[in-house]
Order: sequence, then C-alpha cells, then structure tokens
Amino acid sequence: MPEGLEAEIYRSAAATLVGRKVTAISVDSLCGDEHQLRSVINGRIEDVARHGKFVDIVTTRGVIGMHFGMTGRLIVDELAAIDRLEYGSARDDRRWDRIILQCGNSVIRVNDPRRWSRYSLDPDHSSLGIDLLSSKRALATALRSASHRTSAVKGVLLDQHLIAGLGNLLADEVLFDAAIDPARSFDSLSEQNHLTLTESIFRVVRTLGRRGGSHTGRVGPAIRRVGALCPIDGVELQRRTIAGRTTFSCPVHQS
DNA sequence: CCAAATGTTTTCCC
DNA sequence: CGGGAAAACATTTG
Repeated sequence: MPEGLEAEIYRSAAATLVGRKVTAISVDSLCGDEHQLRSVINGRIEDVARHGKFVDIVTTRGVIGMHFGMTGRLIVDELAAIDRLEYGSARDDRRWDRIILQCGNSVIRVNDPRRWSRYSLDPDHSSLGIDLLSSKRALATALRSASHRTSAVKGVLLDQHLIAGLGNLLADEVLFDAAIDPARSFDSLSEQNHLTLTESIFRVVRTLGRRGGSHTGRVGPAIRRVGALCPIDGVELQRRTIAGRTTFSCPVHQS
C-alpha cells in the first residue's frame, strides 16, 4: 500500500474536490458497509485529512475513512494520483473499483485488485500513534516510549500505534539509512542508535516524499530481489522475513 | 501450478 | 491487560 506517503498523495488529489457535494456512493460489500456510507450523500466535502495511512473525506454529513490495504489506489476524475503501484496491477480495471464517490461531474474512486482496502463512516483514529511526518522531537519521544520492547526494530517501526504511516518499504529504507539491522531487538538499541533512527526517519520520509513515494528509495522495489547488491557496499543483500514482512537489508553496513 | 505481494486483524500463548 | 508470533483474509501477477 499505500504507506503514509502515498496516502498523502491521495489526500492531496482528493482535496481538489473540497466544496463539492457527494451525489452518489457505491461500495464493495467486502470493503465497507454501503448502506451506512450512503448517509453522507448530499453532504458537502469540507476537508480531506490524513492520519498515517488513512485518508478521511470530511463532509457535512459525516466522514468517510479510507484505508488502501496493499493495492488500493485513489483516482480522481480518471487521473490516477499514482500511476503505478509496484505490487498493484498495472491495469486499472473498473471491476476492481471498491468505492466510488460521485461528486457532480467529478469522481473519487479507489481501484483495489486485492480487495483489502476498507471504508468506514466516522472512523476512530484515536489508537494511532504520531504521524510519520511529525517533528524529530515527537519521533524521538515515540521511540523512547518503546525502548523496553523486545521485538525486532523493524516490527516496532511498523507498529501503527507508535508511528502511523510507516510501511514495509519505508521501514526497510529507514533502517538501511540508519545502518541498523532490522532484526535487532528494539531494547538493544543504544542512545546513539535512537538518535540515528530518529534522524533517519525524519530525513528518509521527507526525501522519498519529495521524490514521489515509498518506492523511490535505495532499497526500493527495483532492488528487492535475490541477488541484488547493496548500493553502498556492493555485497549481496539479505532477504528475510522479519515481523511477518519481507525484509531486505545489507549484511555489511547494517548492524 | 506455485510463490509472493507498499497491510491489518484475529487468535493463541506467555 | 500487554506484547509477540503466526495465521487468516482475497486476488493478481511473474
């Protein structure tokens, strides 16, 4: 998915329809409750907000919370906010539209082949942690609050209750940048590691954001395959499953 | 045919 | 109740 950076791109695309009235809604039965969501029909879009990986369409008749799962793409008026999603389909088959918000002449829809996107009315984001685009100070505080945790560093970065918006690609990219082994237990990190990690999250997230998304990093999709070499050390990257997710890291400079 | 895929939730177990 | 690991979920693509 759609990690926090992609969600931000979607947010900004949908925000172009602020002021419009929602005139019709259809929702895939697996991805949301159409009957419930239809209650925002005739509401006017007042704002489009983002919380981590969620995009909220705020209307005068309620909020539609959108989560894009692994392969959801938000498209406004046939203009895909992101043309290509690495593990989504290259195609844009209308059969995979899971929610369609008609707004007069305009349309906001989410095309999601894998059907893991979710839509809810008046979502509660109170359990989400700080946003991935927060200040260094807030990031450092969040990390410190997890300093006792014994699970892998990577797993902690992926915990949405701690930092909302970091996903698999960003987490790998951050740890590659911070030169920290993703498998290390979080409670083994030194004071220096915490500083470096804070710095890396802040910098990597903003850099990739500027470049256009989570997939534009040094250990991005192009290099996420067996046999690929570390762009820094030239040795073969390690592929492991950590915290349940495919993880690539450099056995030389990450420790 | 098989494996793997930018994710969250549920279940089971300490 | 608080982790943490593993399985479940649904579908397409290489």
